[in-house]
Amino acid sequence: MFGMRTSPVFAHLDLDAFFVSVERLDDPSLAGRPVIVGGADPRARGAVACASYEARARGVRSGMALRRAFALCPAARFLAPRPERYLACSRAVRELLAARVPRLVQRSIDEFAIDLTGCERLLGRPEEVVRRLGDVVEEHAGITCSTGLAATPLVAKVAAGQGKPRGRVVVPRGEEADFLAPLPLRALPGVGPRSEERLQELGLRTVGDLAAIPEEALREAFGAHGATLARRARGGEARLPAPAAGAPWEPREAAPTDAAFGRRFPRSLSREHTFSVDQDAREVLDRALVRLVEAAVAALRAHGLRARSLTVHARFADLRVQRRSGRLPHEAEEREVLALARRLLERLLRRRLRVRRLGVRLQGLAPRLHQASLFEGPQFRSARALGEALDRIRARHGWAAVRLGSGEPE
DNA sequence: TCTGGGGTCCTAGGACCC
DNA sequence: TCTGGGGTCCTAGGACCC
Repeated sequence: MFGMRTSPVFAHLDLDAFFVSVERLDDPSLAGRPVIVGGADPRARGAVACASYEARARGVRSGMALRRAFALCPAARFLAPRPERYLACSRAVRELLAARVPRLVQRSIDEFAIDLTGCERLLGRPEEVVRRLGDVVEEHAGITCSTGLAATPLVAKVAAGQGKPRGRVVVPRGEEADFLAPLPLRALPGVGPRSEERLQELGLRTVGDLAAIPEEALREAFGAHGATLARRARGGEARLPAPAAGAPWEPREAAPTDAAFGRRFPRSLSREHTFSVDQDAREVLDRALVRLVEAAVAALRAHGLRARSLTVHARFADLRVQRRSGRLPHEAEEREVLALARRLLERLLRRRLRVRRLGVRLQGLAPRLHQASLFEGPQFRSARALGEALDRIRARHGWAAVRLGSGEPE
């Protein structure tokens, strides 16, 4: 089926209910019962990050409010997410795979795309290679996974998704369109709730319906995104997507091999907080803002980056989101970031509504130029030294140990 | 039961420059 | 002196992904 050595062949490997699987690895008593990762208290504000298949059988889905999940599945164990632990497991799986295939791109914390084109002589038949990879992950990492195999990465990904959990789906060459056609629009990556609604208004129901529309027509109606969807509905391109530069699952030390792959830092860094009760008290909002700025600047420093601009965003009690942004001075330190953040928050609060969620985002990121310190006055150097010292103390003693400005913990 | 937290990318309008 | 067009940057908003 994939006999031609030069025909493109791609595999996709997707870890099943990943966060729940890791929790079960660490606590076997969670096996076989409904588990929901998102928050330890199902009555608090929060969302489902991952639900076990037992919970999904009750209608629980990712992104759903914890309270709703609790109403649907009160017997579930609710757990707070442990991102560092998941990241460590994700890296372990990556290493298992990277040791066995030459071209691997990690797409997210729990997804891997693999180019098997021309590997038959070296590795064996693609169907067997992908089955072996799935077995290796299950055996050595202890996490079940679903795999897809097809002529393009996109079809392989959709195939893996269709087989979940523990599926092994192969789409024979030439049958890509037939495979995609009957699937609902939402099965296509890039179709979210909004696009689905707009496409349905045009009378479209399936990926096949979408594939029947000329690309130019979709570009006119939906812009660049429409053109992308048109190409995906036809199976997408036969090459691996670029890795997500700076993503937490990407190894930091990876050497750039290509100009397009050379950026090793993220485009933006953000921190946000949802209040357990909507807030309008200035002191509470300011205290949260200070904390968010501290965390975002610490992440910036940890990456060795500087930021050109800052955005403060608020989700108000009416669920609308508004943002205000401004430019940061060159090589801004925490104090200057906070000063700008406070001005932007003041502008947002003219809405006079209670705030449900508050966030800050640093963008326009670039590597920090240490040579610049040659031209800095002593006060700038000491500000940086202070920031770095704070990071060290926090790393040792936790966030509560040091706090800029006044304010006791909430 | 009203949607968390961390990201990416696109678009539209205005300012500014040539 | 007036007008137009193109490029680029900035800001705000929105969609989508895991």
